[in-house]
Amino acid sequence: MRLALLSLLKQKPLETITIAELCREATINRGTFYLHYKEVHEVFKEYLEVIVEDLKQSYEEPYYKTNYHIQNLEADMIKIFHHVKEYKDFYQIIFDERIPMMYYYLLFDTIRSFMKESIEGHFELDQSIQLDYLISYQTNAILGILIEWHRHGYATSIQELNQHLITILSINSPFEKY
Amino acid sequence: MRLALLSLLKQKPLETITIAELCREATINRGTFYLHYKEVHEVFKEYLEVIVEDLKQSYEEPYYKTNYHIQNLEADMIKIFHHVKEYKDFYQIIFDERIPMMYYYLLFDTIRSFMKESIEGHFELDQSIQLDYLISYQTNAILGILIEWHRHGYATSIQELNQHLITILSINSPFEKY
DNA sequence: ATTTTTATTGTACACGTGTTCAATATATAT
DNA sequence: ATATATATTGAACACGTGTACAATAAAAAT
Repeated sequence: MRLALLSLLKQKPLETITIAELCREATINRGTFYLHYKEVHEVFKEYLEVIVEDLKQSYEEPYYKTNYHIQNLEADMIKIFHHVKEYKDFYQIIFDERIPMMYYYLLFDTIRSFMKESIEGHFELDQSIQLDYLISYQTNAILGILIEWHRHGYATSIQELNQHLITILSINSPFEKY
Repeated sequence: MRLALLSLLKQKPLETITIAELCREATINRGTFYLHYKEVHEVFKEYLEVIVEDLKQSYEEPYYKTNYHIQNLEADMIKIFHHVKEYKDFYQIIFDERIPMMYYYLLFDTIRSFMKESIEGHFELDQSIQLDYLISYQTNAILGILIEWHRHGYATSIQELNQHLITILSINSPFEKY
């Protein structure tokens, strides 16, 4: 099933792949599909789990390397842009205009939970609601860079992006305060 | 047409409204629909233009009030959260998991163009590509607050949100540098 | 008023959707 | 090996999609 989807994704965008088509490709009965999934997106979501797993590792790497002192971040510690470039084909799908928000939220929640851990574990929290907003602010800001990268057709080099992120974070760090 | 859509939106979510249904509601032929639109989203998008227009005014208000010196921002100058709450029903649709990214990007681009104007017009730019990333970072950060608000069911008060935004921006201002 | 242009309608078609149900196949247990 | 449970299949159904085309209606031009 997942193999059939990958095969079709090489030919046409996700949003144009129908359930009937997918079943023909996988030579299974359409009724059988409905016993396992409700829509094509659920198959894609399964595949995405692998990628999100890799994202987690890429994202937390600088936290390990700086021992959760993100102020000491160096450009070559950032691995998240490597990760996105490696799975570029998938991020192109996720950031596509026609694709439902669910995938974006999947990314958001993944990065957000890291952000939360790294802040809550190493800084004392004053008001937790306020923190929720701060974390979402910071999380989505990072995703803003990915959106911009996407719009530049992933042409900007990873080194440059790392440098931008460092610059932005240094101008603009909520961590100093805590 | 737009009226028919609004009427149906009171009964069921946007993603479940079919073209056939919309045409029945508006008592026009389905073929006629295809002469003007390609999908239900295009009708909704038309309606959104009104809201985006209001968003623009809400967003730029603090810039006028502080005469583009955003450092002097005061809580009661922020009107964007008033705006979102006023059109809460629509933002609930836009931030829905099943809805395509296109609406999110519409918001993103609207806010982004303001961010760009306000920065480019009042600060000297060094590298324009770097600036692109900074602007998208900042823009999406704001949208991160709206996502968080959405997830709290728009329960957080506007006053509190204004205060959060000020706090975040004061910790975290890219404008000081310029 | 009558022609010309443009918009809308009804009908049809091949395909997809989501569901149901009996029939068949496959796996698991005894 | 045989019975029992579980999975898959094929066929059918009412509905939606996108497209095509001739027929009719409405608007604009002469």
